[in-house]
Amino acid sequence: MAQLRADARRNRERILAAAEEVFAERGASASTEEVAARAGVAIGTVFRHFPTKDDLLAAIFKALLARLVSEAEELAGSGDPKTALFAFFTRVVEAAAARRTVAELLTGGGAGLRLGGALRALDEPLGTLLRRAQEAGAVREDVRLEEVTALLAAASQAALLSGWTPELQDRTLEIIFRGCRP
Amino acid sequence: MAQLRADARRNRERILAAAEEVFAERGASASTEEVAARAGVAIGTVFRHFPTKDDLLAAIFKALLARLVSEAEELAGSGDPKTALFAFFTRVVEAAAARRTVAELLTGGGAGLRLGGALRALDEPLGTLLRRAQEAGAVREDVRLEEVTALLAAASQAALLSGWTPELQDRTLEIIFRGCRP
DNA sequence: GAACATAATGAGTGCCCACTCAGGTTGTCA
DNA sequence: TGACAACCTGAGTGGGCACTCATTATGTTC
Repeated sequence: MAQLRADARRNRERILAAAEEVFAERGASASTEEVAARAGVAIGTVFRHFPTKDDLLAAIFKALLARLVSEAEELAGSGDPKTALFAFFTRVVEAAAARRTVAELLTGGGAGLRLGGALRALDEPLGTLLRRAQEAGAVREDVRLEEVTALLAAASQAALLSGWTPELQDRTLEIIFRGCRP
Repeated sequence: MAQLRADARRNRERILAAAEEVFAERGASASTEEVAARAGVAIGTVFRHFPTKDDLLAAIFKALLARLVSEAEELAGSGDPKTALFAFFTRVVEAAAARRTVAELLTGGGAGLRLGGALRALDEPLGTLLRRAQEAGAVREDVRLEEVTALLAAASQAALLSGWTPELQDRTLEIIFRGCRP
């Protein structure tokens, strides 16, 4: 699979972009046909590039996860330790409000578990964020990574609720953050 | 629909019991066939009693909601105002860990919205629980019902996570409760 | 216990959706 | 530009599932 033909490469990109949108809007249960339609491509083409719907989903989830991980790493490196963890938390929930895929990723791939522990990639940078916050005295010592990830997944799901607004988000996250502080 | 025949009444009960179990285990997306099989009844019988799968789901959700409402009312009447809200919260999350239907109910009926605002039935007793807790000084004045329901739905979803244990539940809920206290 | 309404049965229908493949199209390379 | 592999197309296949209905069975009533 060295060099793709030009049209093949172009179609592959279109399919990924379309899948990104469709799954963000409708969730992982959206049909492959809808992805093909939005990409302006026949179904067979989608399956040529991604033999299985799960392969396509995995590609989307993997890219999404990579984005979250790099955002966390960035904040862990350059952000204020006192606020970086909460800033990351807020960003993730905001992303979840915009795309169903975020919550589905964080809760283990929606229906089936198509990502074998890949989620653990978040543990390292998130752990760093947590440790720095604790060292800076911004978070209680007895808060563990496990609780943070659970709350992150929970809040991301909540962001999909029908009455969710930026204001409600602020108020809800503030409760969670307050509970984490010493 | 005055008087059902004896066998019809019996089957109806069996179907409801089976549906309760099946949807609790597999979620609302479980098939009607599985419900029929577990009830020891033919599919046609299920559809005779509940013309639509949504009708069956609605019956299950309605019963579940009624249970939650009455539990909330009970605690609002007899419980210690300082702890009743958190006790109810804990019970709901525990129930959610045992049955997928709880989280699906709280997040608006899983996929489709088969319950038209019926969820609001929880608002009144939950609001009472909240007000009493605030009057007793156990919860900050600026916490609103909206945030409580959002957190309740969120925590119930989290209870479905793969790594969820009673211990993690305690620690996670404690963070939320701490964030609610003055 | 005969007669009838009510109920149960389960093979069948139609729809959606993931996935296939024979045949047509297009990029690429000499 | 010709020739071929790589690629695209979209009707078709199969499986799952909600829902139907003609037939058979059973509770009820007199």
